[in-house]
Amino acid sequence: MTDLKIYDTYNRENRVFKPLNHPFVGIYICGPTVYGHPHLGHARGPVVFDVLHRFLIYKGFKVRFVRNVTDVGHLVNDADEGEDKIAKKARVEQLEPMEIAQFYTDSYHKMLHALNIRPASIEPRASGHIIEQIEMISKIIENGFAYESNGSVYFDVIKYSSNHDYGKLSGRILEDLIAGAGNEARDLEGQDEKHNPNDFALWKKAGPEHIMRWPSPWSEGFPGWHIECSAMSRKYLGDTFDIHGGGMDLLFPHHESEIAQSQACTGHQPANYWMHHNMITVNGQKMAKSLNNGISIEEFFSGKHPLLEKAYSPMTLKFFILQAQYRGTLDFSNAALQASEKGLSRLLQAGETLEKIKPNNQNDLEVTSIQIELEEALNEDLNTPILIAKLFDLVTKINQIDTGQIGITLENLEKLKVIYKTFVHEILGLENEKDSGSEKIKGVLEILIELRNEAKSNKNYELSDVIRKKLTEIGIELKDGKEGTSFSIS
RNA sequence: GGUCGGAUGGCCGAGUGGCUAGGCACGGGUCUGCAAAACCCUCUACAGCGGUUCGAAUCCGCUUCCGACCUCCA
Repeated sequence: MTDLKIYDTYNRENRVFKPLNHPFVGIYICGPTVYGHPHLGHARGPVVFDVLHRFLIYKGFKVRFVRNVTDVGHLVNDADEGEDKIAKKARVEQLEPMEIAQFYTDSYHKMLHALNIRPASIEPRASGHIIEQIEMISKIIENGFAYESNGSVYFDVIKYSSNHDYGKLSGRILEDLIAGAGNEARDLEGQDEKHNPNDFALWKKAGPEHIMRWPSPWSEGFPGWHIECSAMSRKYLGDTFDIHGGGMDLLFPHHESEIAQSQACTGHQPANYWMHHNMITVNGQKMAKSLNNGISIEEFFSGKHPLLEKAYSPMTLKFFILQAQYRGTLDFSNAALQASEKGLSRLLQAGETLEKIKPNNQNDLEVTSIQIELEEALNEDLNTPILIAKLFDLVTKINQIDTGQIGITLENLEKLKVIYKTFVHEILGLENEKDSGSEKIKGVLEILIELRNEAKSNKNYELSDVIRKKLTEIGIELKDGKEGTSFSIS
Protein backbone atom coordinates (compact mmCIF):
# COMPACT_ATOMS: atom_id res chain seq x y z
CA MET A 1 0.00 0.00 0.00
CA THR A 2 1.58 3.25 -1.04
CA ASP A 3 1.36 6.50 0.84
CA LEU A 4 -0.80 9.49 0.28
CA LYS A 5 0.83 12.05 -1.95
CA ILE A 6 -0.23 15.65 -1.70
CA TYR A 7 0.53 18.42 -4.12
CA ASP A 8 2.22 21.00 -1.95
CA THR A 9 1.76 24.48 -3.34
CA TYR A 10 4.73 25.78 -1.37
CA ASN A 11 7.21 23.40 -2.99
CA ARG A 12 5.20 22.99 -6.19
CA GLU A 13 5.41 19.25 -6.25
CA ASN A 14 3.70 16.09 -5.11
CA ARG A 15 5.06 15.10 -1.74
CA VAL A 16 4.49 11.96 0.28
CA PHE A 17 2.43 12.88 3.28
CA LYS A 18 4.23 12.31 6.55
CA PRO A 19 2.61 13.71 9.68
CA LEU A 20 4.74 15.54 12.22
CA ASN A 21 3.51 13.41 15.11
CA HIS A 22 2.21 10.15 13.81
CA PRO A 23 -0.64 9.18 14.08
CA PHE A 24 -1.86 12.71 14.75
CA VAL A 25 -2.64 15.08 11.92
CA GLY A 26 -3.41 18.77 12.27
CA ILE A 27 -5.30 20.50 9.48
CA TYR A 28 -6.28 24.13 9.18
CA ILE A 29 -8.71 25.26 6.51
CA CYS A 30 -9.59 28.86 5.75
CA GLY A 31 -13.33 29.19 6.07
CA PRO A 32 -15.63 31.89 4.77
CA THR A 33 -16.16 35.50 5.73
CA VAL A 34 -19.76 35.40 6.84
CA TYR A 35 -21.39 38.44 5.35
CA GLY A 36 -23.59 36.73 2.79
CA HIS A 37 -25.23 33.44 1.93
CA PRO A 38 -22.81 30.85 0.61
CA HIS A 39 -22.73 30.40 -3.14
CA LEU A 40 -21.72 27.50 -5.35
CA GLY A 41 -18.05 28.40 -5.08
CA HIS A 42 -18.15 28.13 -1.32
CA ALA A 43 -19.10 24.48 -1.60
CA ARG A 44 -15.93 23.27 -3.23
CA GLY A 45 -13.47 23.78 -0.39
CA PRO A 46 -15.60 22.03 2.21
CA VAL A 47 -16.30 19.10 -0.13
CA VAL A 48 -12.67 18.66 -1.15
CA PHE A 49 -11.21 18.95 2.30
CA ASP A 50 -13.94 16.75 3.70
CA VAL A 51 -12.68 13.93 1.49
CA LEU A 52 -9.17 14.62 2.77
CA HIS A 53 -10.49 14.56 6.32
CA ARG A 54 -12.36 11.30 5.82
CA PHE A 55 -9.57 9.64 3.87
CA LEU A 56 -7.05 10.39 6.59
CA ILE A 57 -9.40 8.91 9.16
CA TYR A 58 -9.79 5.86 6.93
CA LYS A 59 -6.02 5.55 6.86
CA GLY A 60 -5.99 5.45 10.63
CA PHE A 61 -4.80 8.94 11.47
CA LYS A 62 -6.14 10.88 14.41
CA VAL A 63 -7.18 14.12 12.76
CA ARG A 64 -7.74 17.49 14.36
CA PHE A 65 -9.58 19.41 11.70
CA VAL A 66 -9.82 23.15 12.25
CA ARG A 67 -11.93 25.33 9.97
CA ASN A 68 -12.40 28.94 10.96
CA VAL A 69 -15.23 31.36 10.41
CA THR A 70 -14.20 34.91 9.71
CA ASP A 71 -16.67 37.11 11.51
CA VAL A 72 -14.55 40.24 11.57
CA GLY A 73 -15.41 42.09 8.42
CA HIS A 74 -12.16 43.76 7.45
CA LEU A 75 -12.42 46.47 4.86
CA VAL A 76 -14.52 46.45 1.77
CA ASN A 77 -12.60 46.55 -1.42
CA ASP A 78 -13.93 49.54 -3.20
CA ALA A 79 -15.45 51.62 -0.47
CA ASP A 80 -12.97 54.09 0.85
CA GLU A 81 -14.97 55.15 3.85
CA GLY A 82 -13.20 52.43 5.79
CA GLU A 83 -16.26 50.39 6.50
CA ASP A 84 -16.06 46.63 6.61
CA LYS A 85 -18.27 44.08 4.91
CA ILE A 86 -20.06 42.85 7.97
CA ALA A 87 -20.53 46.32 9.43
CA LYS A 88 -21.84 47.58 6.12
CA LYS A 89 -24.35 44.77 5.92
CA ALA A 90 -25.32 45.43 9.52
CA ARG A 91 -25.99 49.08 8.73
CA VAL A 92 -28.02 48.24 5.66
CA GLU A 93 -30.08 45.62 7.45
CA GLN A 94 -30.25 47.58 10.72
CA LEU A 95 -28.77 44.80 12.77
CA GLU A 96 -25.95 44.26 15.19
CA PRO A 97 -22.79 43.11 13.30
CA MET A 98 -22.73 39.89 15.27
CA GLU A 99 -26.31 39.23 14.24
CA ILE A 100 -25.15 39.42 10.64
CA ALA A 101 -22.23 37.11 11.31
CA GLN A 102 -24.43 34.64 13.18
CA PHE A 103 -27.12 34.66 10.53
CA TYR A 104 -24.72 33.87 7.71
CA THR A 105 -22.72 31.43 9.81
CA ASP A 106 -25.95 29.49 10.28
CA SER A 107 -26.54 29.66 6.54
CA TYR A 108 -23.05 28.29 5.94
CA HIS A 109 -23.65 25.47 8.41
CA LYS A 110 -26.86 24.60 6.64
CA MET A 111 -24.90 24.13 3.45
CA LEU A 112 -22.29 21.97 5.19
CA HIS A 113 -25.02 19.83 6.67
CA ALA A 114 -26.81 19.43 3.35
CA LEU A 115 -23.57 18.38 1.72
CA ASN A 116 -22.91 15.85 4.47
CA ILE A 117 -19.61 17.45 5.46
CA ARG A 118 -18.08 16.09 8.62
CA PRO A 119 -18.08 18.71 11.33
CA ALA A 120 -14.74 20.33 12.12
CA SER A 121 -13.02 19.34 15.32
CA ILE A 122 -12.78 23.02 16.14
CA GLU A 123 -14.47 25.91 14.38
CA PRO A 124 -12.83 29.03 15.79
CA ARG A 125 -14.07 32.55 15.09
CA ALA A 126 -11.86 35.53 14.53
CA SER A 127 -13.85 37.67 16.95
CA GLY A 128 -13.28 35.16 19.72
CA HIS A 129 -9.52 35.29 19.34
CA ILE A 130 -8.72 38.97 19.49
CA ILE A 131 -6.45 38.41 22.49
CA GLU A 132 -4.41 35.76 20.69
CA GLN A 133 -4.12 38.02 17.67
CA ILE A 134 -2.95 40.97 19.78
CA GLU A 135 -0.38 38.75 21.46
CA MET A 136 0.93 37.60 18.14
CA ILE A 137 1.15 41.13 16.81
CA SER A 138 3.04 42.23 19.93
CA LYS A 139 5.50 39.42 19.43
CA ILE A 140 6.03 40.35 15.78
CA ILE A 141 6.71 43.97 16.78
CA GLU A 142 9.07 42.74 19.48
CA ASN A 143 10.92 40.68 16.92
CA GLY A 144 11.30 43.77 14.77
CA PHE A 145 9.10 42.78 11.84
CA ALA A 146 6.25 45.21 12.38
CA TYR A 147 5.82 48.85 13.29
CA GLU A 148 3.09 51.05 14.67
CA SER A 149 1.89 53.97 12.67
CA ASN A 150 -0.86 56.27 13.84
CA GLY A 151 -2.52 53.59 15.94
CA SER A 152 -2.29 50.92 13.25
CA VAL A 153 0.32 48.21 13.03
CA TYR A 154 1.87 47.12 9.75
CA PHE A 155 4.00 44.19 8.82
CA ASP A 156 7.37 45.24 7.47
CA VAL A 157 7.66 43.23 4.28
CA ILE A 158 11.00 44.74 3.24
CA LYS A 159 12.58 43.95 6.58
CA TYR A 160 11.16 40.45 6.52
CA SER A 161 12.43 39.88 3.00
CA SER A 162 16.00 40.60 3.98
CA ASN A 163 16.26 37.11 5.40
CA HIS A 164 13.04 35.36 4.34
CA ASP A 165 11.53 34.53 1.00
CA TYR A 166 8.36 36.61 0.88
CA GLY A 167 6.54 35.49 -2.26
CA LYS A 168 7.72 31.89 -2.42
CA LEU A 169 4.30 30.38 -1.84
CA SER A 170 2.55 32.42 -4.50
CA GLY A 171 5.52 32.53 -6.86
CA ARG A 172 5.98 36.23 -6.58
CA ILE A 173 9.09 38.32 -6.61
CA LEU A 174 9.16 41.19 -4.19
CA GLU A 175 10.75 43.56 -6.69
CA ASP A 176 7.82 42.96 -9.03
CA LEU A 177 5.40 43.58 -6.23
CA ILE A 178 7.08 46.84 -5.40
CA ALA A 179 7.10 47.85 -9.03
CA GLY A 180 3.47 46.87 -9.47
CA ALA A 181 2.19 48.47 -6.31
CA GLY A 182 2.53 52.02 -7.58
CA ASN A 183 1.08 51.34 -11.00
CA GLU A 184 -2.14 50.08 -9.61
CA ALA A 185 -2.76 53.44 -7.98
CA ARG A 186 -4.92 51.78 -5.41
CA ASP A 187 -6.62 54.21 -3.18
CA LEU A 188 -6.66 52.23 -0.03
CA GLU A 189 -7.17 53.86 3.24
CA GLY A 190 -4.03 54.39 5.28
CA GLN A 191 -1.52 53.83 2.50
CA ASP A 192 0.44 56.84 3.70
CA GLU A 193 0.87 55.24 7.10
CA LYS A 194 2.89 52.43 5.59
CA HIS A 195 6.64 52.52 5.16
CA ASN A 196 6.16 50.59 1.98
CA PRO A 197 3.06 49.91 -0.11
CA ASN A 198 3.66 46.18 0.19
CA ASP A 199 3.35 46.24 3.94
CA PHE A 200 0.09 44.84 5.18
CA ALA A 201 -1.97 45.62 8.24
CA LEU A 202 -1.78 43.54 11.40
CA TRP A 203 -3.98 45.95 13.32
CA LYS A 204 -6.12 48.77 12.05
CA LYS A 205 -7.22 51.74 14.06
CA ALA A 206 -10.99 52.02 13.75
CA GLY A 207 -12.53 55.11 12.29
CA PRO A 208 -15.61 56.54 14.03
CA GLU A 209 -17.95 54.76 11.62
CA HIS A 210 -16.37 51.40 12.35
CA ILE A 211 -18.70 49.54 14.70
CA MET A 212 -16.65 46.37 15.12
CA ARG A 213 -13.80 47.41 17.39
CA TRP A 214 -11.70 46.10 20.19
CA PRO A 215 -9.18 47.70 22.53
CA SER A 216 -5.50 47.03 21.92
CA PRO A 217 -2.16 48.47 23.00
CA TRP A 218 -2.11 50.60 19.85
CA SER A 219 -5.64 51.81 19.37
CA GLU A 220 -9.24 50.83 19.52
CA GLY A 221 -9.57 48.96 16.27
CA PHE A 222 -9.68 45.59 14.63
CA PRO A 223 -7.20 42.95 13.49
CA GLY A 224 -5.83 42.73 9.98
CA TRP A 225 -7.25 40.10 7.70
CA HIS A 226 -4.40 37.60 7.77
CA ILE A 227 -3.49 37.52 11.43
CA GLU A 228 -6.61 35.65 12.58
CA CYS A 229 -5.65 32.48 10.76
CA SER A 230 -2.09 32.64 12.02
CA ALA A 231 -3.27 33.13 15.59
CA MET A 232 -5.99 30.50 15.56
CA SER A 233 -4.03 27.82 13.75
CA ARG A 234 -1.17 28.37 16.17
CA LYS A 235 -3.44 28.19 19.18
CA TYR A 236 -5.10 24.92 18.24
CA LEU A 237 -2.48 23.18 16.15
CA GLY A 238 0.83 24.58 17.31
CA ASP A 239 3.61 26.64 15.73
CA THR A 240 3.95 24.13 12.93
CA PHE A 241 1.19 21.78 11.86
CA ASP A 242 0.62 19.37 9.02
CA ILE A 243 -1.71 20.74 6.38
CA HIS A 244 -3.03 24.18 5.62
CA GLY A 245 -5.73 24.38 2.99
CA GLY A 246 -7.87 26.91 1.21
CA GLY A 247 -8.89 28.28 -2.16
CA MET A 248 -6.34 29.31 -4.74
CA ASP A 249 -7.57 32.86 -4.51
CA LEU A 250 -6.18 32.97 -0.99
CA LEU A 251 -2.67 32.18 -2.14
CA PHE A 252 -1.80 35.82 -2.31
CA PRO A 253 -1.82 37.83 -0.24
CA HIS A 254 -3.57 35.87 2.48
CA HIS A 255 -1.50 32.72 2.80
CA GLU A 256 1.72 34.41 1.79
CA SER A 257 1.16 36.84 4.63
CA GLU A 258 0.25 34.09 7.05
CA ILE A 259 3.59 32.46 6.42
CA ALA A 260 5.39 35.75 6.92
CA GLN A 261 3.56 36.51 10.15
CA SER A 262 4.12 33.08 11.61
CA GLN A 263 7.79 33.10 10.65
CA ALA A 264 8.22 36.56 12.12
CA CYS A 265 6.46 35.50 15.31
CA THR A 266 7.59 31.96 15.98
CA GLY A 267 10.53 31.50 13.65
CA HIS A 268 8.82 28.46 12.12
CA GLN A 269 6.94 27.64 8.96
CA PRO A 270 3.30 27.35 10.03
CA ALA A 271 2.39 24.42 7.80
CA ASN A 272 4.22 21.47 6.30
CA TYR A 273 1.90 21.10 3.32
CA TRP A 274 -0.13 23.77 1.57
CA MET A 275 -3.15 22.61 -0.38
CA HIS A 276 -5.18 24.85 -2.67
CA HIS A 277 -8.33 23.95 -4.50
CA ASN A 278 -9.26 25.69 -7.72
CA MET A 279 -12.35 27.76 -8.42
CA ILE A 280 -15.76 26.92 -9.79
CA THR A 281 -16.40 28.81 -12.99
CA VAL A 282 -19.49 29.72 -14.96
CA ASN A 283 -18.97 29.86 -18.69
CA GLY A 284 -15.25 29.73 -18.03
CA GLN A 285 -15.23 32.62 -15.61
CA LYS A 286 -14.92 32.65 -11.89
CA MET A 287 -18.09 33.23 -9.97
CA ALA A 288 -18.05 36.80 -8.84
CA LYS A 289 -20.53 39.36 -7.73
CA SER A 290 -19.26 41.85 -10.27
CA LEU A 291 -19.99 39.39 -13.09
CA ASN A 292 -23.43 38.71 -11.76
CA ASN A 293 -22.97 35.01 -12.26
CA GLY A 294 -23.08 33.94 -8.63
CA ILE A 295 -25.55 31.22 -7.76
CA SER A 296 -26.30 30.86 -4.10
CA ILE A 297 -26.55 27.44 -2.56
CA GLU A 298 -30.14 28.06 -1.71
CA GLU A 299 -30.94 28.96 -5.32
CA PHE A 300 -29.06 25.92 -6.48
CA PHE A 301 -31.09 23.56 -4.34
CA SER A 302 -34.38 25.24 -5.23
CA GLY A 303 -33.64 25.82 -8.91
CA LYS A 304 -34.57 29.48 -8.60
CA HIS A 305 -31.90 31.19 -10.66
CA PRO A 306 -31.97 32.22 -14.32
CA LEU A 307 -28.94 30.07 -15.07
CA LEU A 308 -30.55 26.94 -13.68
CA GLU A 309 -32.75 24.69 -15.77
CA LYS A 310 -33.91 22.83 -12.69
CA ALA A 311 -33.20 22.26 -9.03
CA TYR A 312 -30.25 20.07 -8.11
CA SER A 313 -29.87 18.12 -4.93
CA PRO A 314 -26.99 18.61 -2.47
CA MET A 315 -25.54 15.21 -3.34
CA THR A 316 -25.63 16.06 -7.03
CA LEU A 317 -23.56 19.14 -6.29
CA LYS A 318 -21.16 17.16 -4.17
CA PHE A 319 -20.78 14.46 -6.79
CA PHE A 320 -20.32 17.08 -9.50
CA ILE A 321 -17.48 18.62 -7.50
CA LEU A 322 -15.90 15.23 -6.84
CA GLN A 323 -15.93 14.28 -10.51
CA ALA A 324 -13.19 16.84 -11.07
CA GLN A 325 -9.77 16.82 -9.45
CA TYR A 326 -9.59 19.62 -6.91
CA ARG A 327 -6.71 21.53 -8.47
CA GLY A 328 -8.43 22.17 -11.79
CA THR A 329 -11.13 24.70 -12.43
CA LEU A 330 -14.58 23.18 -12.58
CA ASP A 331 -16.98 24.67 -15.05
CA PHE A 332 -20.61 24.85 -14.15
CA SER A 333 -23.26 23.91 -16.68
CA ASN A 334 -26.71 22.40 -16.59
CA ALA A 335 -25.66 19.58 -18.90
CA ALA A 336 -22.75 18.65 -16.66
CA LEU A 337 -24.93 18.78 -13.55
CA GLN A 338 -27.55 16.58 -15.12
CA ALA A 339 -24.91 14.10 -16.17
CA SER A 340 -23.68 14.01 -12.57
CA GLU A 341 -27.19 13.58 -11.30
CA LYS A 342 -27.77 10.53 -13.45
CA GLY A 343 -24.36 9.06 -12.81
CA LEU A 344 -24.77 9.46 -9.07
CA SER A 345 -28.13 7.80 -9.19
CA ARG A 346 -26.61 4.82 -10.98
CA LEU A 347 -23.78 4.61 -8.49
CA LEU A 348 -26.12 4.68 -5.51
CA GLN A 349 -28.53 2.26 -7.15
CA ALA A 350 -25.70 -0.24 -7.39
CA GLY A 351 -25.34 0.01 -3.63
CA GLU A 352 -28.93 -1.09 -3.23
CA THR A 353 -28.50 -3.84 -5.79
CA LEU A 354 -25.48 -5.05 -3.85
CA GLU A 355 -27.65 -5.61 -0.80
CA LYS A 356 -29.92 -8.09 -2.57
CA ILE A 357 -27.33 -9.95 -4.62
CA LYS A 358 -27.16 -13.69 -4.04
CA PRO A 359 -23.75 -15.31 -3.81
CA ASN A 360 -22.78 -18.60 -5.41
CA ASN A 361 -19.69 -20.73 -5.60
CA GLN A 362 -18.35 -19.17 -8.72
CA ASN A 363 -15.89 -16.34 -8.23
CA ASP A 364 -15.20 -13.85 -11.00
CA LEU A 365 -14.14 -10.91 -8.90
CA GLU A 366 -10.76 -10.10 -7.40
CA VAL A 367 -12.01 -8.12 -4.44
CA THR A 368 -8.73 -7.31 -2.74
CA SER A 369 -7.20 -5.69 -5.79
CA ILE A 370 -10.29 -3.54 -6.19
CA GLN A 371 -9.81 -2.04 -2.76
CA ILE A 372 -6.16 -1.34 -3.51
CA GLU A 373 -7.02 0.36 -6.78
CA LEU A 374 -9.61 2.55 -5.12
CA GLU A 375 -7.23 3.61 -2.42
CA GLU A 376 -4.46 4.25 -4.93
CA ALA A 377 -6.66 6.76 -6.71
CA LEU A 378 -6.96 8.87 -3.61
CA ASN A 379 -3.31 8.41 -2.74
CA GLU A 380 -2.51 10.33 -5.90
CA ASP A 381 -3.33 13.76 -4.55
CA LEU A 382 -6.97 12.92 -3.89
CA ASN A 383 -7.80 11.98 -7.43
CA THR A 384 -11.51 11.58 -6.89
CA PRO A 385 -12.36 11.38 -10.64
CA ILE A 386 -10.20 8.27 -10.93
CA LEU A 387 -11.76 6.85 -7.82
CA ILE A 388 -15.22 7.46 -9.23
CA ALA A 389 -14.23 5.92 -12.57
CA LYS A 390 -13.09 2.80 -10.71
CA LEU A 391 -16.32 2.79 -8.74
CA PHE A 392 -18.27 2.81 -11.98
CA ASP A 393 -16.27 -0.19 -13.13
CA LEU A 394 -17.43 -1.79 -9.92
CA VAL A 395 -21.02 -0.78 -10.64
CA THR A 396 -20.81 -2.71 -13.90
CA LYS A 397 -19.55 -5.76 -12.03
CA ILE A 398 -22.27 -5.51 -9.42
CA ASN A 399 -24.92 -5.35 -12.14
CA GLN A 400 -23.40 -8.28 -13.92
CA ILE A 401 -23.56 -10.34 -10.74
CA ASP A 402 -27.14 -9.24 -10.30
CA THR A 403 -28.07 -10.39 -13.78
CA GLY A 404 -26.21 -13.65 -13.32
CA GLN A 405 -23.50 -13.02 -15.89
CA ILE A 406 -20.72 -13.42 -13.37
CA GLY A 407 -20.61 -14.99 -9.95
CA ILE A 408 -19.35 -14.12 -6.51
CA THR A 409 -18.73 -16.12 -3.36
CA LEU A 410 -20.38 -15.23 -0.08
CA GLU A 411 -17.06 -14.24 1.40
CA ASN A 412 -16.22 -11.88 -1.44
CA LEU A 413 -19.72 -10.48 -1.49
CA GLU A 414 -19.38 -9.48 2.14
CA LYS A 415 -16.01 -7.87 1.42
CA LEU A 416 -17.44 -6.07 -1.57
CA LYS A 417 -20.24 -4.61 0.51
CA VAL A 418 -17.71 -3.24 2.96
CA ILE A 419 -15.58 -1.75 0.19
CA TYR A 420 -18.55 -0.09 -1.45
CA LYS A 421 -19.80 1.35 1.79
CA THR A 422 -16.35 2.53 2.79
CA PHE A 423 -15.53 4.40 -0.39
CA VAL A 424 -18.93 5.68 -1.45
CA HIS A 425 -20.41 6.57 1.91
CA GLU A 426 -17.57 6.92 4.37
CA ILE A 427 -14.84 8.48 2.25
CA LEU A 428 -16.70 10.35 -0.47
CA GLY A 429 -19.49 11.03 1.97
CA LEU A 430 -22.24 10.42 -0.56
CA GLU A 431 -25.63 9.56 0.77
CA ASN A 432 -28.75 8.17 -0.72
CA GLU A 433 -31.20 11.02 -0.88
CA LYS A 434 -34.04 8.86 -2.05
CA ASP A 435 -36.81 8.45 0.39
CA SER A 436 -37.02 4.73 0.94
CA GLY A 437 -40.41 5.20 2.57
CA SER A 438 -41.77 4.02 5.86
CA GLU A 439 -42.47 0.38 6.57
CA LYS A 440 -46.16 0.99 6.04
CA ILE A 441 -45.60 2.60 2.64
CA LYS A 442 -43.46 -0.36 1.67
CA GLY A 443 -46.20 -2.70 2.80
CA VAL A 444 -48.78 -0.83 0.75
CA LEU A 445 -46.51 -0.97 -2.27
CA GLU A 446 -46.09 -4.71 -1.87
CA ILE A 447 -49.85 -5.05 -1.95
CA LEU A 448 -50.09 -2.89 -5.07
CA ILE A 449 -47.37 -4.89 -6.76
CA GLU A 450 -49.17 -8.09 -5.91
CA LEU A 451 -52.43 -6.80 -7.36
CA ARG A 452 -50.66 -5.56 -10.44
CA ASN A 453 -48.96 -8.90 -10.97
CA GLU A 454 -52.33 -10.56 -10.70
CA ALA A 455 -53.68 -8.21 -13.35
CA LYS A 456 -50.67 -8.98 -15.50
CA SER A 457 -51.12 -12.71 -15.27
CA ASN A 458 -54.75 -12.17 -16.30
CA LYS A 459 -53.40 -10.14 -19.23
CA ASN A 460 -55.23 -7.12 -17.91
CA TYR A 461 -52.45 -4.82 -19.04
CA GLU A 462 -54.68 -1.80 -19.00
CA LEU A 463 -54.98 -2.06 -15.24
CA SER A 464 -51.35 -3.00 -14.63
CA ASP A 465 -50.16 -0.05 -16.69
CA VAL A 466 -52.44 2.34 -14.86
CA ILE A 467 -51.00 1.23 -11.54
CA ARG A 468 -47.47 1.69 -12.84
CA LYS A 469 -48.25 5.03 -14.43
CA LYS A 470 -49.98 6.48 -11.38
CA LEU A 471 -47.11 5.41 -9.16
CA THR A 472 -44.57 6.94 -11.54
CA GLU A 473 -46.48 10.19 -11.39
CA ILE A 474 -45.99 10.42 -7.64
CA GLY A 475 -42.34 9.49 -7.93
CA ILE A 476 -42.41 5.77 -7.34
CA GLU A 477 -40.84 3.69 -10.05
CA LEU A 478 -41.70 0.03 -10.58
CA LYS A 479 -39.10 -2.22 -12.13
CA ASP A 480 -40.03 -5.65 -13.44
CA GLY A 481 -37.03 -7.94 -13.15
CA LYS A 482 -36.49 -11.65 -13.35
CA GLU A 483 -36.79 -11.96 -9.60
CA GLY A 484 -40.07 -10.09 -9.52
CA THR A 485 -41.01 -6.47 -9.28
CA SER A 486 -39.04 -3.97 -7.23
CA PHE A 487 -39.62 -0.28 -6.63
CA SER A 488 -37.68 2.87 -5.91
CA ILE A 489 -39.01 6.06 -4.41
CA SER A 490 -37.46 9.33 -5.52
C1' G B 1 2.14 44.86 -17.81
C1' G B 2 4.05 40.90 -14.17
C1' U B 3 3.42 35.85 -12.18
C1' C B 4 1.04 31.27 -12.55
C1' G B 5 -2.26 27.77 -14.71
C1' G B 6 -5.18 25.85 -18.77
C1' A B 7 -6.59 24.32 -24.11
C1' U B 8 -8.67 16.46 -24.52
C1' G B 9 -14.22 13.15 -28.43
C1' G B 10 -21.52 16.14 -28.74
C1' C B 11 -21.04 17.81 -23.19
C1' C B 12 -18.35 17.18 -18.38
C1' G B 13 -13.82 15.37 -17.01
C1' A B 14 -9.05 11.81 -15.91
C1' G B 15 -4.44 10.27 -17.67
C1' U B 16 -0.01 8.81 -19.91
C1' G B 17 6.36 8.92 -24.14
C1' G B 18 4.03 3.13 -27.16
C1' C B 19 -0.87 -0.88 -23.71
C1' U B 20 -8.00 3.20 -26.61
C1' A B 21 -10.15 6.35 -17.88
C1' G B 22 -15.04 7.23 -16.40
C1' G B 23 -19.86 9.71 -16.46
C1' C B 24 -23.80 11.82 -19.49
C1' A B 25 -25.83 12.17 -24.39
C1' C B 26 -26.43 9.71 -29.36
C1' G B 27 -27.16 5.14 -32.28
C1' G B 28 -27.90 -0.37 -32.51
C1' G B 29 -29.18 -4.80 -29.74
C1' U B 30 -30.69 -8.41 -25.45
C1' C B 31 -34.55 -8.70 -21.88
C1' U B 32 -39.95 -7.29 -21.40
C1' G B 33 -47.11 -8.00 -22.82
C1' C B 34 -45.29 -2.86 -23.33
C1' A B 35 -42.10 0.25 -20.73
C1' A B 36 -38.45 1.43 -17.19
C1' A B 37 -34.20 -0.54 -15.04
C1' A B 38 -30.17 -3.68 -16.12
C1' C B 39 -26.79 -5.73 -19.62
C1' C B 40 -23.99 -5.94 -24.46
C1' C B 41 -22.13 -3.32 -28.78
C1' U B 42 -21.06 1.38 -31.29
C1' C B 43 -19.00 6.59 -31.18
C1' U B 44 -11.24 6.39 -30.66
C1' A B 45 -10.38 12.86 -29.01
C1' C B 46 -6.14 15.35 -27.19
C1' A B 47 -5.72 24.12 -29.95
C1' G B 48 -2.09 25.31 -34.29
C1' C B 49 2.99 25.09 -36.23
C1' G B 50 7.87 23.33 -35.74
C1' G B 51 11.55 20.15 -33.07
C1' U B 52 13.50 15.76 -29.99
C1' U B 53 12.39 10.35 -30.47
C1' C B 54 12.00 3.95 -33.42
C1' G B 55 7.39 6.16 -31.55
C1' A B 56 4.20 12.37 -28.74
C1' A B 57 -2.00 13.96 -27.31
C1' U B 58 2.02 13.07 -23.47
C1' C B 59 8.93 16.13 -23.68
C1' C B 60 11.02 21.09 -25.86
C1' G B 61 10.20 25.77 -28.58
C1' C B 62 6.98 29.23 -30.89
C1' U B 63 1.91 30.97 -32.03
C1' U B 64 -3.25 31.61 -30.93
C1' C B 65 -7.04 31.56 -27.39
C1' C B 66 -8.87 31.30 -22.24
C1' G B 67 -8.60 31.81 -16.98
C1' A B 68 -6.69 33.10 -11.96
C1' C B 69 -3.86 36.28 -8.85
C1' C B 70 -1.21 41.01 -8.45
C1' U B 71 -2.20 44.08 -0.65
C1' C B 72 -6.94 43.36 2.45
C1' C B 73 -11.19 40.44 -2.62
C1' A B 74 -14.25 32.79 -1.50
